[in-house]
Amino acid sequence: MIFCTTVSEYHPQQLDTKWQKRWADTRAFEVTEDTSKPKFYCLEMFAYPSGHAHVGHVRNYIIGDIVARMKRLQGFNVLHPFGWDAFGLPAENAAIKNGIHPEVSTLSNIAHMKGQLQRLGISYAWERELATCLPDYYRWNQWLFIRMFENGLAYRRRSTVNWCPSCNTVLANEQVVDGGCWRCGTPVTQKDLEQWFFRITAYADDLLTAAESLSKWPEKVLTMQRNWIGRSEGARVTFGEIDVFTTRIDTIFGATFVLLAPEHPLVARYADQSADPTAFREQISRFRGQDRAGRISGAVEKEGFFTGRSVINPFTNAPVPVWVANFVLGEYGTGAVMAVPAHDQRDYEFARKYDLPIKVVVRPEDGQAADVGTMTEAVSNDGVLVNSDRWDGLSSDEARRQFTAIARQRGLGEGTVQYRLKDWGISRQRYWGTPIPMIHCPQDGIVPVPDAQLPVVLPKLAEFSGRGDSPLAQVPEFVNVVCPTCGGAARRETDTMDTFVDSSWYFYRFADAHNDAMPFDPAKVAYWCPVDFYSGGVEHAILHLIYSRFFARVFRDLGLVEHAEPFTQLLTQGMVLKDGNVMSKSKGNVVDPDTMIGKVGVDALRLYVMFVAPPEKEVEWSDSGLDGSFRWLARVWHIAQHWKAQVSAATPLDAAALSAADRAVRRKTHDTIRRVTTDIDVRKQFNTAISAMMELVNDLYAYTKLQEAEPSPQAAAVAKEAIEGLIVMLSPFAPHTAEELWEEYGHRGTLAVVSWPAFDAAAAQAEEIVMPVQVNGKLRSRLTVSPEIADAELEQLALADVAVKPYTEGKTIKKVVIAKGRLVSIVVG
RNA sequence: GCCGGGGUGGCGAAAUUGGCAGACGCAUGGGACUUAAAAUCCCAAGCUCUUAACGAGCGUGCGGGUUCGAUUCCCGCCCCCGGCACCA
Repeated sequence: MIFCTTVSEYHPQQLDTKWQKRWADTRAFEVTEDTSKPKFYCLEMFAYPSGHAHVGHVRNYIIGDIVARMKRLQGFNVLHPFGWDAFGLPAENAAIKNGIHPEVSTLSNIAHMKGQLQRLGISYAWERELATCLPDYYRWNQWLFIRMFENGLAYRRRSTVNWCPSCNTVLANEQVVDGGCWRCGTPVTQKDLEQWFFRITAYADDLLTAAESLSKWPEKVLTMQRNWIGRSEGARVTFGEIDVFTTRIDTIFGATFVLLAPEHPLVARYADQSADPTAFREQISRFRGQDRAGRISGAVEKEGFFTGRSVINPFTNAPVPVWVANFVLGEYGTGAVMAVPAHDQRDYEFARKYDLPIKVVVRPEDGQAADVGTMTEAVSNDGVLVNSDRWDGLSSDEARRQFTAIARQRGLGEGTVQYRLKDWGISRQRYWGTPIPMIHCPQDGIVPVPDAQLPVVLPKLAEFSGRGDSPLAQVPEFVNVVCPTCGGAARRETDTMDTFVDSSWYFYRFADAHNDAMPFDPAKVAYWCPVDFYSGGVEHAILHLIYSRFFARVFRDLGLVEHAEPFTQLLTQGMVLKDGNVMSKSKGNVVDPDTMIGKVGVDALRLYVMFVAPPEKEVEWSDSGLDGSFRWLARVWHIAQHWKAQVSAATPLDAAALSAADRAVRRKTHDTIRRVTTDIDVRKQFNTAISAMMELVNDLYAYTKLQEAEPSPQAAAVAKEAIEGLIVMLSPFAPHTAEELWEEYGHRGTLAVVSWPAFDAAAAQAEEIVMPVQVNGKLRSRLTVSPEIADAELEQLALADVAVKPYTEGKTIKKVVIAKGRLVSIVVG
């Protein structure tokens, strides 16, 4: 029995600490710009320091680490940094509850989680670590805010905003999910507030069209961004004093009334001028009181009232009544629509309810126009125009073109594009965030804090009550300032920035993390950026990833970066579930990485979460799967130990002296190199990379066994190539085990400095191949032949095969198809 | 409703260009080793029929099509997941 070693000899925990210390002592993963090497920027979405990372979080860091370690072995200068998205509500809410200052809890959480990541052996350049809650980071949020203000990209306006009554703060549109707060789920209410906005809509078109070029982003994410930006082409048309937006100008002859949103500015004027302003206003406020979620979802019944006004349809020149309707949205388009009840279902229902005129102006291409008396729903498909004056007979498509042109010629409107995307409201009435660097002066209005006075440091707050607006308003020495322009008494802005501002550019800061004169040196960013490989949760598909793309464009337009797209390749990793649920402290189903490391070592944990499924797939945690990964690492360990002495005495491989078994192992070795390389580097399918290595190990066991019976003089050289190649390929997944074996195999220094194994096509070349033979599409036999066999010879062999004959006897051979190197297909009749 | 992704053994999955479906692993069963167990090593295993071997049939959500050949391509459905949604 040759495999007398037992698992007890594989003690991963000792290796873990040994190599983690070695990497730290040698600064193995710290990098500087080096133009002699190709660069690779590998990044995982930085972490919110919640306190403890569970295996679900950790999976993402392992994904990034495999890519980073592999690219290093391929000779790239790899930047792989990490940091902390350290501002935000949970720390502040905890402070309200338990009185511990957010800064204290955040910094201690960071310390703990950093320890967790270090115990996982993730190859981070820790010298570039950053935390967004520190002034040396957030001062550049402030610096950038001022640049955006100067360029008209940051502006202040009073508007109706989403308000979370539980978090006591404003939410961006992107932070409202199904009518509730993205963080706590509390139904969102509306509030009128003076707010700071970033003009992301200026880039709506660019963000949408450039998305097409993101060929290494998942389709899912691009779709979500497209949906979110929501482009629709149409026309703006003047109905007298009311401008409407429509995508169906072809139906304008059927526009029999006009609908205004309750928020539309004209509505208030109409109320003032109406016969009964009080009743009018009551209606408006009732509509506006209907919660937005309900209004949007259609759960609230469509209703409206007549304003007493009429305007002129510019195409029919007929007067049409103006109504206010609760389902028309003030913030989309012009807040006014032309109603075409015959061809829009909402308008149809509204017209039936209030007995408004319906006029059919489009008929189906191959049918009759609907009859107003008998129709039961709107006909919303495109078709052919009727009742549309001299344009009858035009297709909807053609009519849209012509009517838009006519509107333009007559000064009645023009073709426009509407976006669903709205400007990003960034003011937050909370403490734990970046102070907005603005001053309100009674003389000079809104004045930015001069650059020289940055950062505006977040003052220490003694008490956290959670009541009232902006906590900073309660700190007089913060609020009361002199105006930088006139020197008079002024008031500092007391809102803080949305934490998504922090995360929209941190990846640039990593390129130059300690710069205290600029957010970053453009030359350093030009060297490292864009990020080549970015991974994180799909929950950031809209918020973080659209904001970051926006910021990249802002930096570009400021002349600080050269590219528009910050992330070349994106991988959205699947979550790790436990018992079918997302892991969470409250559900009590978290799997703690440190506990697992204690049982089987880091490498088995790393290997397991990568082997269980492709990285973007959601997976269910399995203890026995983890055990399986441990068993396999032990198997690798044993085979390596078994060959160690022989390999160290090996003579160089003599290709001419190899036995058939030797050649088979070499073939497997090089085939494995090919598969693992493309699986990691190109396909990002780490699970199949691991299976390929498992197959190699299985073959090595069989080969080792065979050596007992038929020893080969070349065995040590063959085993050396296979096992050393395996160690290097395994090292991104199981770096501690790999480093130890590498050292035991007599190598000095860490694996960080060796090269990825080279694929040798000649060695991988098959000597004979198995050709399946099908008769009428059914597998009947297999032939073992040389890959170079001539088609004619192969056909003869196939037809003469004993397993094939019974199916061809007495029948006519109609055809024999030979797929080179794949199979033989015989058709009989 | 619109857009995107998916549906393969008991389970996680694989099949890279239309070419042997189920690699690799988990769980399971059997064997070797052991006084015994664990561990380890080896073997088996899609389903059905057949005592079993040999073998035959069926099989990648469903129904059609193209093809010598379809998990893969086309048409029509069903179901699941995600996004958007009274957006004019």
